[in-house]
Amino acid sequence: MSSKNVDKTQKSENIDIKYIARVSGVSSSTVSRALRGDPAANKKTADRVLKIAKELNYYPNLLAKGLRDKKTKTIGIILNDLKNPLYYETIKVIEEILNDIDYSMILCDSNFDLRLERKNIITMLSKGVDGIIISPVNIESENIDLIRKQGLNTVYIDFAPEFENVNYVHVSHEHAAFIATEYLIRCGHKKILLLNGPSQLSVSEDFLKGYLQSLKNHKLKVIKQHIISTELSLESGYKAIKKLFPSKEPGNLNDFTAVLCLGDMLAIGVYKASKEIGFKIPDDLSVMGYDNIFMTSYLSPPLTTIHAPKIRIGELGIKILLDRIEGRDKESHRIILDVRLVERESVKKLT
Amino acid sequence: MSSKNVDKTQKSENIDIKYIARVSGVSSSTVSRALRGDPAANKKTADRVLKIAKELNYYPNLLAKGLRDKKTKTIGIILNDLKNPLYYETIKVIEEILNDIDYSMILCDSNFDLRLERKNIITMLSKGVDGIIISPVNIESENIDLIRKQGLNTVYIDFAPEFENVNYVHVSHEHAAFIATEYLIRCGHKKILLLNGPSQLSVSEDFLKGYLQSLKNHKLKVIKQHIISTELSLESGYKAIKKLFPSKEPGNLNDFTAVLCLGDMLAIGVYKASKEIGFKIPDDLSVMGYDNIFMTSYLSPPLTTIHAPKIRIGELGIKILLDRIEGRDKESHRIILDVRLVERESVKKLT
DNA sequence: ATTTTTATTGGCAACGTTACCAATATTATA
DNA sequence: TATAATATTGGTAACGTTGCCAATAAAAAT
Repeated sequence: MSSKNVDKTQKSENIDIKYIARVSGVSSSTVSRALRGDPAANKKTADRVLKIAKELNYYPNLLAKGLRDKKTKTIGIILNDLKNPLYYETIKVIEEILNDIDYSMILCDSNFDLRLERKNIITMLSKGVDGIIISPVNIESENIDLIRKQGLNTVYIDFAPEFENVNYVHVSHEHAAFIATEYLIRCGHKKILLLNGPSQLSVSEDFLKGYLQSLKNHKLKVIKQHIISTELSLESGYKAIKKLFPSKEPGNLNDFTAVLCLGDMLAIGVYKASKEIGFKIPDDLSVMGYDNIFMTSYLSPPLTTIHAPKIRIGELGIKILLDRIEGRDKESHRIILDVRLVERESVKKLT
Repeated sequence: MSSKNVDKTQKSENIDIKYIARVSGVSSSTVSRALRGDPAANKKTADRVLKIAKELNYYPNLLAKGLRDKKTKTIGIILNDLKNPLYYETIKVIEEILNDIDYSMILCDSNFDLRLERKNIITMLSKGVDGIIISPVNIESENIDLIRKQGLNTVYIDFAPEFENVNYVHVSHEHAAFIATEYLIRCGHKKILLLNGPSQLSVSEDFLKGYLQSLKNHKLKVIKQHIISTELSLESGYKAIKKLFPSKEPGNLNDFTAVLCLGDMLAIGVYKASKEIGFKIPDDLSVMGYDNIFMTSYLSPPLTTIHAPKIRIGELGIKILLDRIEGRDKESHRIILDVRLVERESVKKLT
């Protein structure tokens, strides 16, 4: 059978190595070698096989290969809230790096829900990913035990548990809250509302610590009513402020002069509520965000926030993961990146 | 061997059906039946097996299952620019719907690049996804031929080719540009700069058509210099405007009074440039966006734009795809959703 | 008690790939 | 020319799963 007029009429026969072997009159082994560029293959034969493979539009079955090699060139990414723009810069670099080296990524969202997170981890395990990057719901959950027990290559981002041989790349939320609060106090704010995340989230605990630390630093009293736990979304930030000020009249603002938000999305919610209520930012209310998602500089007024190096987190995280997967590095990496204040126009200087 | 003290000390033996079979003293077939809840299995045996499986933290190998069934419960998503917030909402709903029914998604970015897109399609094929949702780089590329030839279940979003049995869900970019331009003209603008995408992109062609149609409608002259092709990013929008007005002095604005952007990201770039140059929006320059990404309402001034139903696109797209994958529906679906003007404050009424 | 029916089980093959080994073909050496 | 060395090839098994069929066990009918 010539390689020219290949018989494609046979119905529902997959174009696989065996098929190519039959067409080119060699064995599957030879085809496999040709396809993989194995030097043990005869150059002339290999070229002929390759040509036929191309004519037939052959593409490998990576399920079969994965099953055999226990390696899928697939990475799992498990995040807490896909809707948050915070993650997209990270996802984008990761995707770029992976695409370059012919890996792909399975992306999923655990929505701050331990049950969902567990399900996602098991899916990753079942689909045989070579490793995962995860922003965990909580750093003490049994989901993390599961990951460890199964020996799944993992890099934690956002926040991370501590044990022998962990890998993580994140920033210190405590420090972020601390420098944010310090800045607010330095600007003369003494009564600062903390819009924090749900209390069962590790990130909320850390953030609260930094806030309290700073207050303590300046011997400011902690006011319980000034610490609010809420979901980490724009809507929640909006609702929290609307709830505090149901009336459209300004005036009862004297209770606090600034809001520190765990995440820029909350801050944007505060902007939205303020606009509706009629508060001018920063004159009536100062707002401090966290993350520095790209759009915050285009808000009006531009949001003062704490910058988190999202791209760097993605780059480092995936590098560490790949080094481990490909056996280049077995060391544990614990990386805590710096955070920095981005001073814009949403905080009023009272002094 | 009792099911209680199971021997886990054997090194590097995978916990698979065969292993469970050995531990529970039955055959692989029986274990497989128990696991799948096959009624042909004896209830008592099945329960015992299930218990053992749980104790052993068994999880299925979906590569093996996929190889056998030619079904992976995995969907591919191929987008043109992961960094564009335009896609976030779509990705989020798709993820939610998939997660609910134990599917997962492989996400990748083709960056408006046909070569990358092709690579991504082949990866999807190789990894055995059950179908893809794709925002194609171009609607006449051979990549689309590839998809068709391979019989890959596909739903096109953003824009789509036309052939027998296609599935797509998108909006009419032509119509969007048309109503945007109509609005600008109605507001008294006669010289409108079009910040369009790269000319080889289908979306740019369509958008341009709508713009031209509207000008023609009002017998306005088409000015070549007023049609600019650029990348669809914030940076590009910024650069385009900066290039037009290299000096920081206002004054040579009389050339046009409004900018229509293919995408809100471009519009934000225009905002940025305007701010630097010293143009007041909308007094010195009116800006019209397209997409209505969530942040545009928080810009200053809030951006007047054309709303595209991103969530609906995701919902419908994935529904159509799943119906097709699971054999519930073999019909072709061609859905063009409505677009609507969102009037905010970035366009000045000249009349 | 024997036969027939039904319930439950185990064995086998296949999905597509490749590592390993043995078999053969080719080339180099004596 | 015969032999050794090397290059190239083909066959087989395995990765983990499940559908199919045959084999066995249990239950029902005679």
